[in-house]
Amino acid sequence: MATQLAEACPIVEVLDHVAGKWSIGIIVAAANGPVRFTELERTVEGISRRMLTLNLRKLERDGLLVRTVYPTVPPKVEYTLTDMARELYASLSGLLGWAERHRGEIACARAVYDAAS
Amino acid sequence: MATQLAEACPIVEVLDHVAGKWSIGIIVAAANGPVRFTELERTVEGISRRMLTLNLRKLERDGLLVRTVYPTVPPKVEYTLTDMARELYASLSGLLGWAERHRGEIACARAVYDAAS
DNA sequence: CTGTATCCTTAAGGATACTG
DNA sequence: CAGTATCCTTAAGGATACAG
Repeated sequence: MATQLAEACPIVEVLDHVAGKWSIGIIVAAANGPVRFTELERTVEGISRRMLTLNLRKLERDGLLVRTVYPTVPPKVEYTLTDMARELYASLSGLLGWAERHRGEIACARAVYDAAS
Repeated sequence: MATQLAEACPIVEVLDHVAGKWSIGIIVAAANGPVRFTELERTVEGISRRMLTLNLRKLERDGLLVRTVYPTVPPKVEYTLTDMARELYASLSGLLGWAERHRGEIACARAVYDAAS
């Protein structure tokens, strides 16, 4: 195992990278095997090409995504989750499940709150 | 159980509210019982008074936090997680654990990536 | 103590056009 | 196909001052 540099990377910063709207979308989209750029562009609802690129680079830099370039014409690039990211996906699934189960309740709470104000 | 209005509240929006840096910090800070405003201001690292207020309101509106005002002098306000939020906290804990376990690995990955560029 | 109000700065992100 | 580059708009957030 490598040096780890644990102090260099506070948890909040890690979460900030990983828990963002776009990051979650990308990780979920890549959970079932390698995905291509255009595929992500279509799958991750509402993301722009720019944001997709930026987030892919960020995730790759953090060691969550591996970028594989096939030198064909036209070019083909695949993004694959690393083991670390797969483990993350398990945690994210919990979060997603919670959101799914409670979205109705949340919508109600909002309606009540807004009505009271 | 109420009407649920499920369609009114897409999962990505729910996640956006709940997975933010400040929201996570507040929920974690409130996990061990009711907390007061100033307590949160000190506990949630780096949050400003303004951001704290805004996020508390948002979480309250979503039905994750209950705000209790004690009409004393000086005033005392306590924020308590709802059952729904407690369940969320369980999921967040998984995420936090992951971040804790992999922060070193992530720092390494970044160092490698940055060295290669 | 628990906020609100205002102003201001920075960063996130969209739109569009262009490239290997 | 898979991006990059540029410009521009909006939203997030900090600083400060004030109030119930």
